[in-house]
Amino acid sequence: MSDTHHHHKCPPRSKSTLFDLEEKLRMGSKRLTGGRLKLLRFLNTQDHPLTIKEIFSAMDSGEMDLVTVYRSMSMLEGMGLVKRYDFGDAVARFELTGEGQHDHHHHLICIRCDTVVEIEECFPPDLENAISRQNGFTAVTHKLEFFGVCPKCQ
Amino acid sequence: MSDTHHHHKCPPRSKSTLFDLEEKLRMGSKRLTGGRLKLLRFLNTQDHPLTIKEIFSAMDSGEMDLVTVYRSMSMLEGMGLVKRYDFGDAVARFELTGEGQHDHHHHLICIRCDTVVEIEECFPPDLENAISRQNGFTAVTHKLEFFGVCPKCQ
DNA sequence: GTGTCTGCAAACTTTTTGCAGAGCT
DNA sequence: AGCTCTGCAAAAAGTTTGCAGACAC
Repeated sequence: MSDTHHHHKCPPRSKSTLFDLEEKLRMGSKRLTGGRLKLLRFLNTQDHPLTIKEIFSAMDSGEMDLVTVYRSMSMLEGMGLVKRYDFGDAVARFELTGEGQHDHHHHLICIRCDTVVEIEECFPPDLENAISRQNGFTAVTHKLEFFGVCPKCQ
Repeated sequence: MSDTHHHHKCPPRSKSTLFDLEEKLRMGSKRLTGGRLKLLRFLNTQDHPLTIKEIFSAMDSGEMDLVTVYRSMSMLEGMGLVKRYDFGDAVARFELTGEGQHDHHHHLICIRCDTVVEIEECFPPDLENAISRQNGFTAVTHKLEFFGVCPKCQ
């Protein structure tokens, strides 16, 4: 390891169990339909944010309507069960939210082949604090994604 | 100033002169049409990224076609004269590129009223270097935007 | 004059909405 | 039963493309 500097790094996130997810759904007084269950099961196996179409395609042979995927993802996002990401190509991507407060992470995306690497590092929080304070903003968050050329595409 | 930590801060960027822009256009063997000139003049007066529609509206009474604005912005982006930003709402925003290498900056956006503040601070470059090295990626860049609630909206 | 640019129309993509029937609890 | 969810159709919003005429050089 040639890294002498250690950046702010969250502990590895753990996926929610499907049970947790179902529990949360019920708590939100949402119904646990067959489609949503299948959707959650699938998302639970994925490591990277997926587009609506990718999720739709994974629901074998169009068993679920595209519109339903859109609606489901919006609902899950509203409940905080999934997080929406923008990779700059005007297509929304969704990823199951990890457990607890340790879900915050970013991505490194290859601009040639779209390979995605999950990045745990982030900049130290005092940068955000300073920006918040200096501008009088509250509840400041950030979106941060990295882009580059992966080893295979170089 | 209660800020004891000083973050990586680029010198204030300076706008290109219109002359420079026209020069670059010519260098790219692009034609300097009336529409493009008006577009560049307008962008040169703006401080924040604007959507295509906002730019279109600013071209008095639809003198320029919406499609032409799209095409012009793509062309200017390709030439590096404007930069495209995503504020997470699936609408592209464009801003005239500043001079030299000091154009890199980010934004702080109010999630209530969409007010935009230009942010010069950024995290220290060693974070990006580490991420690049650890994953074998080259030419790594990043997109970073901050979101919060502005003083007026609190 | 020649090659590029522009406007108009149309297509395309992503996402949202309305409504009646089906499904969950 | 009661309320939610789903599929289908349609619409909305953002963006891209094709082509003939207009314009810059």
